[in-house]
Amino acid sequence: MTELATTGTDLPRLRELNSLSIVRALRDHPPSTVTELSQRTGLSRPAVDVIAQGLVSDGWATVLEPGASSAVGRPARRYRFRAGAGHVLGVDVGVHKILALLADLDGNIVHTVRQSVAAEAEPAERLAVLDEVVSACVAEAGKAAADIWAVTAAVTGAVDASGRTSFFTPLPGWKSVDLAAHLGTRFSCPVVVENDCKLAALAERWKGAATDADDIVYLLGGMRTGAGLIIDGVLRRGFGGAAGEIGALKHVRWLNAPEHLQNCPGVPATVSPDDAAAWVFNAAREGDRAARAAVNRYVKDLAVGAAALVLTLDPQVVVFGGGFSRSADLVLEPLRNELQRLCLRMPDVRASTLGADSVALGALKLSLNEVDVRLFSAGLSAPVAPRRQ
Amino acid sequence: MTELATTGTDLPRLRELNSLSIVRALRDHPPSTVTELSQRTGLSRPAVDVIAQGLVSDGWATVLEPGASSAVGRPARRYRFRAGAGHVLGVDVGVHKILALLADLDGNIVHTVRQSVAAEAEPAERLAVLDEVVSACVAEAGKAAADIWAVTAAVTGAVDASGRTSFFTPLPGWKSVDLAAHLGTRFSCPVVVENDCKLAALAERWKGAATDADDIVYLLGGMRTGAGLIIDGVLRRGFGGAAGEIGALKHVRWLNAPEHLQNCPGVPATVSPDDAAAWVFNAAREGDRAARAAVNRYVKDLAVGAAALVLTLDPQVVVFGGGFSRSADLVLEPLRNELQRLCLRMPDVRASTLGADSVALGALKLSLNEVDVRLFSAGLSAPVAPRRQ
DNA sequence: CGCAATACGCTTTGATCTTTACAAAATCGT
DNA sequence: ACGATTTTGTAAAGATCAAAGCGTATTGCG
Repeated sequence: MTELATTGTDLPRLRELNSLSIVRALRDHPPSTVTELSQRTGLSRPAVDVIAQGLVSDGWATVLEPGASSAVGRPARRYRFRAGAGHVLGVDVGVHKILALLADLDGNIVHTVRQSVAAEAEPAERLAVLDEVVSACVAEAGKAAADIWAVTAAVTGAVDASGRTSFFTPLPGWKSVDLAAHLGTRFSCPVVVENDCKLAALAERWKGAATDADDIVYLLGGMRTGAGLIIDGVLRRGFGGAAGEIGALKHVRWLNAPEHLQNCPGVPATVSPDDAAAWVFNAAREGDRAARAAVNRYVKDLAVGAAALVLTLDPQVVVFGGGFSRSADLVLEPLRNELQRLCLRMPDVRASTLGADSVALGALKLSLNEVDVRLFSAGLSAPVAPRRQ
Repeated sequence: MTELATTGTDLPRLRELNSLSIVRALRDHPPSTVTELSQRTGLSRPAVDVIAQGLVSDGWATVLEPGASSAVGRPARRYRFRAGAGHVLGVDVGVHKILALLADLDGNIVHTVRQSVAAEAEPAERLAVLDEVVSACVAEAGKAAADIWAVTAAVTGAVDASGRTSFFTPLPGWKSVDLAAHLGTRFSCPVVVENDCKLAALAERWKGAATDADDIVYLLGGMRTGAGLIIDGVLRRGFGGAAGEIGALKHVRWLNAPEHLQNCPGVPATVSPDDAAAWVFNAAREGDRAARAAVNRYVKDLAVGAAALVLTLDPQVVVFGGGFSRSADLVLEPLRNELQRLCLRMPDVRASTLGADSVALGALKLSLNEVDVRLFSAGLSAPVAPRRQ
């Protein structure tokens, strides 16, 4: 019932729609023959043929001349989506590290650049590292800024419509940083800034623990606790971008939950505060009673917020990710028990399968989605980088 | 990126799409001339003319021959969407009453039947009253069951995919009732059963307090407390239909919140338990200190759950509805204060404008949506009642 | 080596929308 | 009152596109 849907459709538009059908059919499958595409789209073979040739001349597809054929009959020419027509960037601007991923339109990661940064670094320094990482990632892959079709940057904290994290962020001095504008000076393509938990949720649905689900609550368990929500297959930001920030409710003890692990009695003084949680998980795994109790207290606090999310959204799957997901073997079981106790309908509880790169991966996916919306839903022109606005 | 979107489009389909464009343009506006429709859809005037005539002969539209014209030039024939081509039913199966609304395809309410039922009535009795009300509503409007294109029934409690309220419902013995199947014996059209709070939320967005918003948290404040969620303009049920049931969390004191009003000291013994809350609100309005304190305690408990919903979803608007919304003047201000204290980004807090019929109205809207999906999005054949499945 | 099976590419046909043109009906100006 | 103007209704011509049909090319199998 959108305004666009009320628009009439003429013949050129019909051709455009059918071209889009072919492009989508090409993207989702290995190199295809005209006959296969014809069956997949319902279009006639001649129509597909004409359109496919148009896609090749426009640069959206490439032809694979027939090689050794296995079937009988004349071997068919195969068309393949030209994933290399454009590239997208996903960047994780973390507290300790900055990670950039460059991928083609199929989501194949072409290049990766990672650089650590001091947790207490000022915005100027952090932005300098970011510029370095992004430039290196693009350059080392043999690309120019103009070859990038979309950029997504992940930051911690609720991101508002302008791309700022004005409510809260653990990055020092970051509240006033306009990251989208900063990256916008380097890229003319769409630049999106998004919350890290939300992007990690997106990644888990893309190629992680919840590829089968449309309703997902993602829990980021680490030194900071957060959540990302996917409802009916779409990442939900909320009206002001602050969806999932249940941790701000005092009744939900998310802010202090990790302290149960950090302040666990028995942690040697030689272990740094950042490594304390890992030490406690290891100790708990080896049977240390104090450590086990600390883990249980952590899960109990985590579960209250998780239960609030689950009761609000009734998701199919809860994914436990973040730094602590390496110790999911210790967390999942008590988390399930607590949720069973608190919730009406019990969701699947799973551990993240993506590890520490999930945030950058989700940023990549959001870039791909952005390209999809701009190029593969409305119209289909020659493959060039979409411009902002 | 749906499966349907990958389907190719041929010429007849093009005509179908354009017919749909015209139907939508007709539905959203007063009787229109061909020229107006042409401008609205972007189609040429002759094309619109042909399609409009086809719609008339199919029964989707009627012609208004030109009467007194105000403008210069030849007076134009006007086309009008034939809202009377089909009708839909919305039924509120409440604890104390059963209310049925019959409306045409424009949502104009044609007939209303209401009948009270004992709160403690067994399912068989309640279903008998329901049948009576529904039959009367259809018959008194001069319609037959075959003229009804969609039926939606509202019940209290989380409704699962099969239309049952297996988790919880205050209706005695209702957990095992298959209301959809029961209504299905009388109607061959789609029959939907849905939670009352969710439907009330839908109604508020349709023609209530939140027509301007796409992200809405609806709070049902009454002897029972509940919530309905609209996210990105769509009613969200959750994977198992239990979305919004935050009241089940013990940390959220929704279950006992109304007791603050019922057990307020100073309520005369002559006032029945059902009327106690109204008495307390009145007393509070007149300055009774105990009553004011009770209202404040109620709001304080209500706000915890509301804050959990708001923090999870970051909605644009929170609508306070239900039986207590008549006393919204006393509730809204303290509710705003509490939410301000608890939440990250403050939403608009508004009172329901629909009153007690909002649930049935929402049921009506869901029926209309069902018809829209079945008839006005995929294809467009002659106007006949859609069949189930 | 010939036949069958399959795929490719061209031509014809049919459906649809747009453009253009013209007749019909009403109002406005003289 | 009558013609000019404006807008609507309708018809014909032109353009675009997909479907259907048919001949040709290429391969495998007997």
